This record gives sequence, structure tokens and C-alpha cells, in this order.
Amino acid sequence: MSGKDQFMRTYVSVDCVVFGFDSNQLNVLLVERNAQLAHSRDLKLPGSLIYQDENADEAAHRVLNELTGIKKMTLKQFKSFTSPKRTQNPDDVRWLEFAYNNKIDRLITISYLSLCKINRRLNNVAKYQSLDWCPVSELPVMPFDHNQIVEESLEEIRRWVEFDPAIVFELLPSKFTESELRKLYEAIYRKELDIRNFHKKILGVEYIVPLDERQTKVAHRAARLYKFDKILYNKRMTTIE
Amino acid sequence: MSGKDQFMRTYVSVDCVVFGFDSNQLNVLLVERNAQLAHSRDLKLPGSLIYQDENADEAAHRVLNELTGIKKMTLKQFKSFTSPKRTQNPDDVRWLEFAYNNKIDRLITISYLSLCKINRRLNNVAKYQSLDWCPVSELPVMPFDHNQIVEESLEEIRRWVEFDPAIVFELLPSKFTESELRKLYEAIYRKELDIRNFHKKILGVEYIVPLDERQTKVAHRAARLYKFDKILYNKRMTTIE
DNA sequence: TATTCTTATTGTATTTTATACTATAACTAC
DNA sequence: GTAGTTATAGTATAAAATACAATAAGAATA
Repeated sequence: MSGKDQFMRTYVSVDCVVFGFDSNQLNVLLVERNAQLAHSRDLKLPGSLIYQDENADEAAHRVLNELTGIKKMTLKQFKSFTSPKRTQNPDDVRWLEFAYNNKIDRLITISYLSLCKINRRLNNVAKYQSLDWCPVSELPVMPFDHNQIVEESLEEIRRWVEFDPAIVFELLPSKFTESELRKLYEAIYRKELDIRNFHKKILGVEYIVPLDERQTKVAHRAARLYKFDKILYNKRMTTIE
Repeated sequence: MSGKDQFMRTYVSVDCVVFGFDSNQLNVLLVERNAQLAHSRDLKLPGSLIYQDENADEAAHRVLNELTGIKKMTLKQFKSFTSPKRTQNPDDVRWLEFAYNNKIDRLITISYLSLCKINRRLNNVAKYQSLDWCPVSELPVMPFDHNQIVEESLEEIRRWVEFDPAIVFELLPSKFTESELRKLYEAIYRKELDIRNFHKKILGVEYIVPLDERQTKVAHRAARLYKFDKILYNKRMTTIE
């Protein structure tokens, strides 16, 4: 058969933008490539080539499970990056071929959004030297088009929250204060919110339930704790329809 | 190098869901595969393998240009479909290998949404026997996962309209009545809209401008025609920010 | 030309939601 | 006990969404 050169036959990877919230700003989970081939400290998004027998969602779950130990993390495919130019940099290609022990000329990637409590203990992953939470405002220059991917994921997370408001609670501890929740919204929308109006709105949301507990060990009046009630949230969904 | 079997190396295609509106319901543009290998009338989404030197957006533009003659159609990537099972059906694989003259075992696809005025004259495309607008309520069973792709594209088009309301005018003639516009919204959201409230809202939208023209050749009171003003629309975008 | 038929056109009252705005209470640290 | 910091709560106004029906215009037909 002819035409072997005309059509792209390529490796396909997934790359995961995992957000975490440190009660102040959004952070992205980056991994450090093993430095054998890299010239300097060299951070990138966690990812993997897709295996023969899995689909992209399964590959993304595998990557996230490797990092966090969680089997079924909340995750969302959000865009494919396919430019032939994304594997332009010889350093990047050399690292790929080292890491995957395959000759790789062209590579497209399917990017995923995911959310993780920032205090969670992370696994050591053989493929990487270290894992690090990096504030979105202080991202290093990363290989491939990973900077662009994070950029676009920040727009995507807003659409995701609007579509499914429950996902914000993946970024908070199971008991949280109203101000933590508000600051999370402020970080996602990059916009200050009026404290009183926010309070009024939270009062009206039945699936955010106030507890009879308060913060401890804080150097000021301790705030009430709240929890997210998944059952009430799901009921709400069916009530609206 | 080892590991050649472990990682997926595959062909990648784009498939386009092109919507058209016939003043009543949404239609999808389907193509008929050349029947040498198919058992019956055999409709599918238009698509193509991606070439070596292009990215997915360019491939989708190429497919749409082939169908419509339009160089820069409005288009939006919306999801990758990557299941190993999508090329399970031997008929589908046989057609692929016939159409592309390549041995193709696994194939993932990146799906695109696009919009087209339904009266537009379409091109003959050598690869296909015919092109047809098909109402979304009467879709045939299609090869690969094309039924699922259309299904998901219907959810996507609503998010798209919310994000960029101007795209609905790609589905209407350049001069349209208020009722055509309303019926288009009703088709997209699958929900009846109150005529008077809709009218009130349209009045307040400065980029939908009433003309001093009316319908002709209608068997009832002729309605006023409106046009979409792109310049006013773009101004609006900057005003909000 | 009178009648019928179909669609176009318009306004008001009500409810809901968003916004702007500040004073006091509770707790810790010193 | 005083200073400092954050938590908590309500009202008035504006804007947006919703519910609802009667009349006008034109074409077709008798």
C-alpha cells in the first residue's frame, strides 16, 4: 500500500493539568524530568503515552493514580494539541525517546483537567525526580506546548465550574470555612467577591451545610465550618429538570 | 528500541459535525461512503485522516472547504474519541483501508463542530457518492462512533452559543425574521420560548438591527427582516471587559 | 368586497436575582 | 484590658426573568 508518508501516524499522549488550592491561589502540579538529558531544572505537566489497549480517559486516570494513589479522580478531557511544531525542540524529543525507549518523531497530546486537595501526600514516581505544586502566577517555561496547555486550562476550569459547581469542593478539605470557599472562587474567576453577598448566596445553597464546629488554632475569631453534601447536590440536579 | 507494542502508534482523523437549520429543525451534513464495500446506503460524518504536515484544525478546515468551498469556516474542536473499540467493525476498517490505501488497525478521531447555511450549494466530493442534510431527529445508524459524536455535539453547541452568541447567525440567511431566530434558539435548546419576552430581549440587543424590509411571497402578514451587525457585536465584546 | 385565516406586533405586573453598602461580635495576642 | 484581626448579619435599590392576551396586518377564499 502507498501513501505511508502522506498521512500522520503518530504517538498520542495525555497530559494532565492538576489544580490544587492553597487557601490563597491556584497551583498546578508539575513533575521534574529526570535530568540525564535536560540542561537545567526541568518542570513539565505529568503525562504519558497512551497504551495500545486503553483509551485516553483510561490513560489519564492511570497517570493521576500514579501521582496520587486515587483510582477514580475527577477529570475532564478538554483539548487536543496537534501541531507538528510541538515536537520541534530536540531536547524534548531526546527526553521522550529516553523516557519511552522508542523513536518518536511526532506526538500529539490530549490534555486533561483534574483537581486535587493540595495537602494530599503524593507518590514518588520512578519516571520523575520530584513533584511540585507551582502557583499559576509563577509557572516556569515548560517543554512542548505545556505553557499553552495550562493557559487554556485556566479558561476551561471556569466553564467547568459553571457546568458543575460541585467540582470546587474537590479543591477544599472536607470541612471548610466560608472564607476559604470564597477565596477559591476569587482565585478561579480572578475577581474579588463581596463578602456579604457571597454569604447570602451560600446561605441559600442547601447542599453547603453549616456544621456545629469551628476552626481551631487560629489567631482570631474562629470561623464556622461547612461541608459539601453530595446527596443533596444530586437531588438538586434532578429537581431542576 | 523495545516497547513497540506497548504504546499506541496510530492514525488520527478529524470528523466534522456540520449543523444546518431549515427554519424548523437542526440538520447534520452527512456523506455517503462509496458503496464498493458497504452493504447498504451508508451515511457517516465527513472527515479525513490528518496529513503529516498539518494540525487538526487545518485538517478540519480542509474537509469543510472540500464540502462547501468556504476557506475559513467557523469551526470548533470539541472532543477526541479514542476507544480501541471504535474500529471494531470489520466493514468500517475495510472501508478505511480502501479509502486511504493504507493498512489501518487503530484510529482515533478529533471531532469538530461547524455551522453552515443550509441552502448553500455543496460541492461534489470524489471520495463520497453524495452529501445530505439529515434532521437530527432522524439520524441513521452510522459507522464508528459517529452517532455518539453527534449526540455529544448537540450538548456542545449550546455551550458554544452561550460563549459566543454570534455563531447562531452562521445558521441563518443574512436577512432573517425574528421568528426564524426564535425557532433556531428553540431548536438548539429544545425548549419553547415565550414570543413576547423573546421580542423584548431582541429589541435590547444592539447588534441585531431591524431593516426597512419585509418578507415577500408569504401567505400572511409579512414580517420585518433583521440583520446581524458584526461590527457592533465586536464593539459589545470590548465594552463588557 | 366581506370573511376567514395565519402570523406579526406590542406592554404591564410580578417575581427573582444581583448589587451596593457597614456596624458589631468574637476571639487571639500582647 | 487593649489592640488587632476576622466573622457575622440586613436593607434598600437596580436589573433581569417570567407570566400573560389582545389587536393589527396581510393573504386567501368565497
